[in-house]
Amino acid sequence: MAVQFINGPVVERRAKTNVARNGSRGVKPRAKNGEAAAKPISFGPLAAWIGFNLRMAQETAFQAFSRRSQEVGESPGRFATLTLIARNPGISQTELSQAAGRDKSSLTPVVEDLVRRGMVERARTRDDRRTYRLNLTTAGKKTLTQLTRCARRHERNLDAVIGPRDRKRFIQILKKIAAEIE
Amino acid sequence: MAVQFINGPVVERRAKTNVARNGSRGVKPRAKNGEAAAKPISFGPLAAWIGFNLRMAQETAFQAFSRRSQEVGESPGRFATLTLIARNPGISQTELSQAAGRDKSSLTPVVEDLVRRGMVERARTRDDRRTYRLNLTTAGKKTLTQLTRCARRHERNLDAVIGPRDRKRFIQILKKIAAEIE
DNA sequence: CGCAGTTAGTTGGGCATCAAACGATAAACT
DNA sequence: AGTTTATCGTTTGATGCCCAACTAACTGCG
Repeated sequence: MAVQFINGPVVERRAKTNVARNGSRGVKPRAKNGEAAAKPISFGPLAAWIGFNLRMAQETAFQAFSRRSQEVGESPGRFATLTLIARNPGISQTELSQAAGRDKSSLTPVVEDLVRRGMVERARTRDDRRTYRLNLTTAGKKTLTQLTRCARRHERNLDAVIGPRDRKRFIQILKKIAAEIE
Repeated sequence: MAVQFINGPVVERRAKTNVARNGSRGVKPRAKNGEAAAKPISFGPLAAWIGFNLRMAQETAFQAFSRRSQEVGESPGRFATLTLIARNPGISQTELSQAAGRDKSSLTPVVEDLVRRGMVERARTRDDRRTYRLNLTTAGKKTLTQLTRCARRHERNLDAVIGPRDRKRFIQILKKIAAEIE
């Protein structure tokens, strides 16, 4: 069965992107060693496209949160899971996967791991023996509290970048995108 | 070597999220078949967090673009790659990876595949025999044109959701997040 | 010159994710 | 009741991504 550390330490990450300024097609300033020659890369239409910027921003933010949640010894994926279980006691795995925007099969190892580590309790339902009901244990609640603290710090960080004026509208747009595309 | 279609058809996807209204802990409305009982799931603090909404929006948008680029028989990952090569002829793989925000090792199979399919030309440099210079072939340019059309349709779609008034500010914020977090 | 340190690209290992297929169970329809 | 269809969670196979380690090649400093 090889229980191995599913979703183990997400470890570092960076991908600085190194966004250059201009749009020259200069190609190859040939940075000699140690010179940090700031290669001017043209992003062309990419720079103006929402999809591309959305991806870059999401990944940066995700990695930042990864680092934070590591401080608590959890991976970011656990966080949404624990929160949703906490807020919806007895939720099934399928409901959980829909809420989290993941495929249900992705959740199998996650839940398995959380159960194994005593964060989540999984019980079969009386009236439908296919589904599980998920609930947090005391340990799970404690971990969630810690993770929530991390998340708050992370959010403060993002808030600072966005600015309080635009924050509400920004989230509203994100929700609209998630809900209305296609 | 198993050349298989690297980054092949991304195929379907959905993850509707099915955002429900309230926050009851009612547990198990027990939707009978065909009833589509709209289980009310509480997102708790998640609903207000930027990170979570960013992830959901990005994934929705990405999947939508996946579907579109499939119409042209390409995967979304190819698109940024082709665009960046087109705008920066002779770019190296490492520069490319930094611009695209990916690890350079992620680009190895991508470039390999694009070369194999005659989209990209890879030539060793005279003065540094480690690096490659990448350039689009005629076929590559043609494919890029098609992909760009897809992307424009996709962007129009996103624009419609965001609204012209907020678009500029929205992108600005995304860029700031990508650049300034941590 | 010659070796230490750095850089370009590849390889291998691991994780997260999705899709399709599957077994068990439940509901719907006749 | 019996058959068909839908649903829950798991399994399997594939992809994309990261990181660390590796090889080849280049640079710099003595």
